[in-house]
Amino acid sequence: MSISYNHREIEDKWTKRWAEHPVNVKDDKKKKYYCLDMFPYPSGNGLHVGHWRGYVISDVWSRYKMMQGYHIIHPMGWDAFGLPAENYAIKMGVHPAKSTAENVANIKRQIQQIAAVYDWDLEVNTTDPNYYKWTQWIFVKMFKEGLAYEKEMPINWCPSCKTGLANEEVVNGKCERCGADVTKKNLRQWMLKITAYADRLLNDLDKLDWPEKVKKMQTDWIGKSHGAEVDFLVADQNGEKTEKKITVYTTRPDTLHGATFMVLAPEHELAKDLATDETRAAVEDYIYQSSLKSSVDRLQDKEKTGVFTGSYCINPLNGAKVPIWLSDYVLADYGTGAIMCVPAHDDRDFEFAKKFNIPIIQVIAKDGKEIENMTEAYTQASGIMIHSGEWDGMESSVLKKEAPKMIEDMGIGRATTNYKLRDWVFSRQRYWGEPIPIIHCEKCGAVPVPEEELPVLLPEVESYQPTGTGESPLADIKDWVNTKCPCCGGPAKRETNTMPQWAGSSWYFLRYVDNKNENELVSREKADTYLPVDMYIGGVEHAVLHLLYSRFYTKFLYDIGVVGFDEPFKKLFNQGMITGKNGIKMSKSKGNVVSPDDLVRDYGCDSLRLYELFVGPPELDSEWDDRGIDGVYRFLNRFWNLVTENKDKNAAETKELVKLRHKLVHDITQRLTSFSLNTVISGFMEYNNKLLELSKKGGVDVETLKTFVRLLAPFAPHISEELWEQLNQGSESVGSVFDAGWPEYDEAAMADDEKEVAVQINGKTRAVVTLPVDVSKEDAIAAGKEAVSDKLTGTIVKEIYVPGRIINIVQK
RNA sequence: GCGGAUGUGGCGGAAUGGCAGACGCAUCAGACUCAAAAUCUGACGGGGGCGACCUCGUGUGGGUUCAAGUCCCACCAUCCGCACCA
Repeated sequence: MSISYNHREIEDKWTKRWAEHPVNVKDDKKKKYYCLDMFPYPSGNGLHVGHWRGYVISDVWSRYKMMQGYHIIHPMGWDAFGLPAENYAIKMGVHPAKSTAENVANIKRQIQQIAAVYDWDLEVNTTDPNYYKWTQWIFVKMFKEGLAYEKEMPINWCPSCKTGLANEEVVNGKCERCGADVTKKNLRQWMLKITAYADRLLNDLDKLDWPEKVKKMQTDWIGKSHGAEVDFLVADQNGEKTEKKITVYTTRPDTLHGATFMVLAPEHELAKDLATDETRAAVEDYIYQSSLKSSVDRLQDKEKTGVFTGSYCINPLNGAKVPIWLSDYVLADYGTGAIMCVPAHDDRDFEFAKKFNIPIIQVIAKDGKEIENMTEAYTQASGIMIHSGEWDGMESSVLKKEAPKMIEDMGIGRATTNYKLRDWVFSRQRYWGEPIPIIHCEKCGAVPVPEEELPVLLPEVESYQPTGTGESPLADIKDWVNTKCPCCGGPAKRETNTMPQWAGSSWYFLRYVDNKNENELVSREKADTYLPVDMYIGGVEHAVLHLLYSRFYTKFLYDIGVVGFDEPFKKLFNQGMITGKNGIKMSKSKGNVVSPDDLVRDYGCDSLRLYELFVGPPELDSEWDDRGIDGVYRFLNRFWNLVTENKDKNAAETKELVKLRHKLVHDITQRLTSFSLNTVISGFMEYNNKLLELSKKGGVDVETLKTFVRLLAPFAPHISEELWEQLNQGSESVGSVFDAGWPEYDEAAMADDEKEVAVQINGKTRAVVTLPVDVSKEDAIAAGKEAVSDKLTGTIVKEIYVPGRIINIVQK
């Protein structure tokens, strides 16, 4: 046998045929299935084989659903605003719109090589004014609902990108995009009040069929905790209570009696006031030094620093006099920016107390005892309370839950919940993004651009260069900036900040299904018909950013009645990354990028699709090895030969073939529906090898071949269509294999008459016997003993028979 | 530090608690060929034996079980996420 499969000819033929007769046609009688890819950023580097994987997985799944009789929504578009295009524009002196358009054209060509069933009529591009009109519209709606607000505050600032960043965009104190150390900068910012949705974003995770890992990451990011705020009054020089109050937040109110000091963040509003004449110089110096530290420094300086303010406050529970310190290990923007410190039961407080010689009072007995010479904090909330006044004798875990209520009843504080989630810093001081549709008027304040005047077009500009001053390049375009107030008609200025990259990608899945609608973001009817997304496929790198923002947007749009669902993505699948040798991420600078273009030319689209899946489990990272593609290419050749040699033979449909056929359908369907796509491919190879054996013996019947072709179709669509056509030569109208339905299997038809059963002695296999499936336990064991009779030398103590699998004879 | 994932031949990987290494890559041998490529056939974890066979073996150490890659406990390594959130 030799190579007779001509992938180029076949793939060209079917590319043309499908262009003329699309296989996924809209049909209102069918149920919809929305299978979505995370849309790409059209980078100038083009696609590598790693990008292919997610698209192949989603296409296989779409085609499978299509064969099951669904009408598939399977769109593709471009997330095209953002820094790389802008940086490229700055470097090359071309308008980012131009380079973006070129990149889109190139990536679209590459994506079309995958031969996925994308419906290109649904295409969207976030930089298209007809698209970002609605990105702006959502912002206006949020503004009107009080969810978008302005605030002057110290924000994360990337000195390299020269723009502010959201918390989510700071990774280990570095810029998510460029890796530069993030600093703080005081800037007027637009914020989105995502915290108003914290509880819903947390609770609704339960509804989602998502990887646990992603749910966990979002849960941790939202970071809800229960505890209490406790009010401490500042003491005067005589140790008497004053009116001045400092509120702390704690999740361990049970340890309140053990609070031996208090720490305020250096940025706390009372920090300076608490200094005395003796401490003022040191306190002010500490506050100043802290303000200079970048967030990286603050993270890396694990050694505790601090300064005593000279002031004390009174523990409201036991009247103890508690010294007040400042330290940068307390965060200004979480809780109240002040904490009570219980060194006996908190690692950080312990470390601080040791360093500054502050007393340590144990209030929870560990193993029923008070610890002598504590060397580390006892942080578990389990044990009996000691040194705790009337709380003595209570169980700490119980008290921890009840204390907030008790504190509230005593009038010294209140039960509270807190979140790590912060509001979303939404403005960027860059050019290539959606202008924020706000007009600033001296008289009327911030006024949204009237909805009928949207979109606010991104103006042409001389220089895209970020200014670095905290102003966007748009600020230089005076005749754009100066405008009239929509409210009073007086002179006013446009907002010159733009939106972050995430703005356009937070709702694009809605626009696909109604991408030409000029009057609405999406018609309610279409949204109700086609959404939410049934299956969302993409990389895990968006676990918090994009996926959290999209959920927030969807919930907002649900609240204002635009859509009728409050979670956008029912099911999520994260494909693993394809890396170069030794697990190194493919990148231009590493020189290990494998382009799909050559592989498609040499092996064909179908082979590359199969190999993308065969390379490893889809949810795990896999190392790319070019040589491996030969294996799937050989398989397709052998399958081609199997079908073409048998299609006209009219071989009889033997019992063996029927059984094999049903098993094939069963195995492939099982593996496919459990997303074990690599073993689907090995299953195809295995069954192909078996059929080739049978082909040599007496031939393979056409029904079996047709069944195999249908199963293979979602994976290798071109060769399957071609063989389907050949197998149906002579029938009235052949039709596409994708209209042929997904094959079904019959358990009864798969059943074997007899099975090979391993015979073990003390758990070690010594023989194999073939037994009828309905053999009795006694007969099975008898047959087993017979097969190993020469090795049965001891006393038999136990006999195990697992039907169809194993006989184990235990002897002493 | 906390949390999660992973660990199986030369390599990628497969195994509802039931014959470890399916399927493929690479390698070796054979067939075909003047030859090479392609294709086809076969071998392919380690050690031992002429031999049918024996024995060890799924990161390490224990445990549960008739039976463990799989379940439990304690470690080790690698990768990922979070990281002073009180």
